[in-house]
Amino acid sequence: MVLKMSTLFLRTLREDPADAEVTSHRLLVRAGYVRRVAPGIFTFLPLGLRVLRNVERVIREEMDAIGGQELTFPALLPREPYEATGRWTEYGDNIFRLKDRRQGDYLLGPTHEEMFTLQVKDFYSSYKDLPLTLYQIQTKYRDEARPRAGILRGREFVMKDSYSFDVDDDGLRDAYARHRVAYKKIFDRMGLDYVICSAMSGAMGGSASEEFLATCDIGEDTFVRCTNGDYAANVEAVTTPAPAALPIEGLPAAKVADTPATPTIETLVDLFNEREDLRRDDRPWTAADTLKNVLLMLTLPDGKREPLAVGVPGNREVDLRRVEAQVAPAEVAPMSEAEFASHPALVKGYIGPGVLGEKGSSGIRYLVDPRVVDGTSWITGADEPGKHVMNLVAGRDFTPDGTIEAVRIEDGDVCPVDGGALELARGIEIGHIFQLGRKYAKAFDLTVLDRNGKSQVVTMGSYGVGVTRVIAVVAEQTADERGLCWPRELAPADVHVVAAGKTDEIRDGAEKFAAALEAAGLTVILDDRKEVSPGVKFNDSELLGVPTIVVVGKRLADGVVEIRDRRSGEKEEIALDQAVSRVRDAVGH
RNA sequence: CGGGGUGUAGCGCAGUUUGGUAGCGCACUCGCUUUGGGAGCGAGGGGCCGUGGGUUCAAAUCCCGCCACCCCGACCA
Repeated sequence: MVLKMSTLFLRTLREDPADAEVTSHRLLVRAGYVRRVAPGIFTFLPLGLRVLRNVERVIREEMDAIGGQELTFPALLPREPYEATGRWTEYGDNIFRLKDRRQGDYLLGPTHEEMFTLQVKDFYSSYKDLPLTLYQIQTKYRDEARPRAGILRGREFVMKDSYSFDVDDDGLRDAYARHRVAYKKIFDRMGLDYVICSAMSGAMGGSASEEFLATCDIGEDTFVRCTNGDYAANVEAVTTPAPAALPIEGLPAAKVADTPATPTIETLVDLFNEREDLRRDDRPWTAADTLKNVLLMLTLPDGKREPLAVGVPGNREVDLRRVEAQVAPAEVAPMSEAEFASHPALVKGYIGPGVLGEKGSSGIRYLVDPRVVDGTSWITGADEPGKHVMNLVAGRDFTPDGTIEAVRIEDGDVCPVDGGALELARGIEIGHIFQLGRKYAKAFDLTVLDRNGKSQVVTMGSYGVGVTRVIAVVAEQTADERGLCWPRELAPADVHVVAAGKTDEIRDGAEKFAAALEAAGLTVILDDRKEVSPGVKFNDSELLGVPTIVVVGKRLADGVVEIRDRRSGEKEEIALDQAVSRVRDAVGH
């Protein structure tokens, strides 16, 4: 196939569009791959569509390779299935809802667990039918509060979603493992730089869950990785290794001290270091020696509210999103003034473990950071105005109701796998694999008879790849100052032939050469524009980002063309009669 | 939802302070010249100045309201 630039529906922009901030968005618009229609809604122009089809092709090949069967559900869906799982309301404003002429409720599908589950239920009722993996590559709709960065986060976007169906947990684990391998192949073929992160399954109610995060500074997700190992995890999912418990015998007794005018941890620590009766001989007190107790309010799905106290070392912040991930599906907010006032045992600024815990006078559930093990001593509130207590020992003077991962993760935190240092990094979620379990199967009563004739609820996995998002991420990771720079698997063409010069000889030569490449099975963009100077064509070829560029120009008279590698910029002059096979080698076909 | 910003030709922008016939660059059309890194000259076409109201002899410009969009944050199975 030869795409002639003289007639191709394309217009490149010399200047950056004003509304595009990030590289991929800027370049995809400038190079004429996409155009914005409404916030988070984009048109894919001919070149953009070719890239989109290539992404889909790679995904299809790898999904088919693990036995996935493709189908397509409508995007326009009735309300009822989503009512059955509670997501009609749960999704809130993020769902596009509409009414038909008879006032019936419909929605534009944000995801399709319900539909897949119902379809399988329609056909299958025996264990002999399983395992099964179905997938679709389809347009999804989510009314995001804030679409961002062009096609990176749209309200209409293309997603590959697949679902596995098994009778038992072993089957699910197997389907999950096969998807994991397929996803690695998909992203490797696209040349993406990514990490696989442990993730929280959260409100979805499943068990194992991993995210494929493309590493990228403009990423919206924060994750941690170990500086000397393979460990990577979403911040919500990081686990803190608990130190071993310390012996309690011989530790000094708890002692209450007057600590006026200590509104912050810092002033408290300073006071303890200044006062002779509180000072520690071997080394000064630090914020890490204090135990900060933060009061939160949980809202359960049924609307009930429940207080929760979280104890963390005073040098650490509480990360509400991490807390929320662990108390899911409850929602978390700081305790309000009014709620505070309704618990007389709580003395603001001086809350200590003394009143906390289900057996404490407040009755509030008390969970502590894993670092607060038995035998550790703390400076903390004495539950009286103006007083703190020191040498308060966990396991002797107080016993929390359990532990919770609540602190904000920081650079240098300890890796739970090999004890190395963790570092924070930014990423973009391009894939997610997830052992869903039986939530949806239960909601729709999707059961099969096992070999004993007994009814079993099917267990499911759910696996997604953000197809249009991947395009943005690849563009982002591969672009340079001159423009886009596609990997071969995704490029809109195999070769970009530039006719550099307007003589008939050069244009005819370029056209013949393009035809020869086409005959060799390659897709060619041919810049045959007449009134356009060579400089413009060179710049456009670099902006469009096809990996191999061939210049047919003034050296054609000597039977020579120039082959350029878009990424490295290397140029090579080569005899015309060898050029086709040389290009085929470069392209790898 | 909170904070900041912007709406003027297909794109990028000036003009708004101080009201007086709507401009520049790119792109587009025609002609001549030019042709290996975003060519030159000449002649053209294209605008409800986001929108509604107000002030005024006169509004892109001043006043009041609304809308849209962009960026940051909150949110994001």
